[in-house]
Amino acid sequence: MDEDDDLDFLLPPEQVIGPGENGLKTVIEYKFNDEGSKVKITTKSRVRKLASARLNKRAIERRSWPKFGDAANEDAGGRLTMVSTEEILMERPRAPGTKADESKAAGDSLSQLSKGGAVLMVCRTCHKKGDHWTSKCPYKDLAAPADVFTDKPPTGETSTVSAAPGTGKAAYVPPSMRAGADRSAGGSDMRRRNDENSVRVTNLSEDRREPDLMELFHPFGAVTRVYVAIDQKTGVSRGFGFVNFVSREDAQRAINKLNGYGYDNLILRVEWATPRPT
DNA sequence: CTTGAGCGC
Repeated sequence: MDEDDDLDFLLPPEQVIGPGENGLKTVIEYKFNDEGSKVKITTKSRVRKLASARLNKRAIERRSWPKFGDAANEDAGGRLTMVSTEEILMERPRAPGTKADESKAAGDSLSQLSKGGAVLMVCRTCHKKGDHWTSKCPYKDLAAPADVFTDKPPTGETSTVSAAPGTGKAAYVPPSMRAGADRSAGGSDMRRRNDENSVRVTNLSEDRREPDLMELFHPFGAVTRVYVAIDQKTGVSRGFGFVNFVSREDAQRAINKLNGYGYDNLILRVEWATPRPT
């Protein structure tokens, strides 16, 4: 390579015109000749038929349009795209310590995540994938899903004394009596504490709290508890937590799907938790 | 960097 190359930045940018409908492409470039003076080199060429044949008629037609907008004031090869040195501060999904709208903000960022191609939005009511969460299901009021019992029973029917006669209609049905409840655990034997189905979640963003974990894990099955470890002094999350499932199978599916999942630009670790020593 | 809080009569 010549040492003259150093000065090439002084030259006007290369211009490419066409190819238009006729298939002609014109390239105008500038170089320094041996005497060091600037020369203009125009190269005309015919674009291969094959390449233009792939474009539809409208696209080819657009090529003959005159430049408009900002491009009209620029050279054909001019830079309409530029690198900005401006400092852009990344906005957190939610500022730490913000209490209002926690679950709403979590839901928004979740739906954004799933729009980005994640496959984990599986509605428990209608089993549609990638469309909505269970809480947003359009069918959620039409028919109650048989295989889910909510960890927060509907208010009014929750209290043990609420079975007052005369209130009529729907009597409270305990989870164990609901249709489809707890089939996997077997009838009598496995009545031990569900604490065994405990999943440890690490590498959480410090902005994430229990409601976020609930929304993230609930699609996999009934969740009995979510917990996020909080530093008692500062009040900020320590970046890990636990999610307990009724069914071990659901927990395993959550682990399979969510371990390594990108969440708040961190890679989640989701594994079986070792039982806490009491 | 990363495995949880409280317990009183």
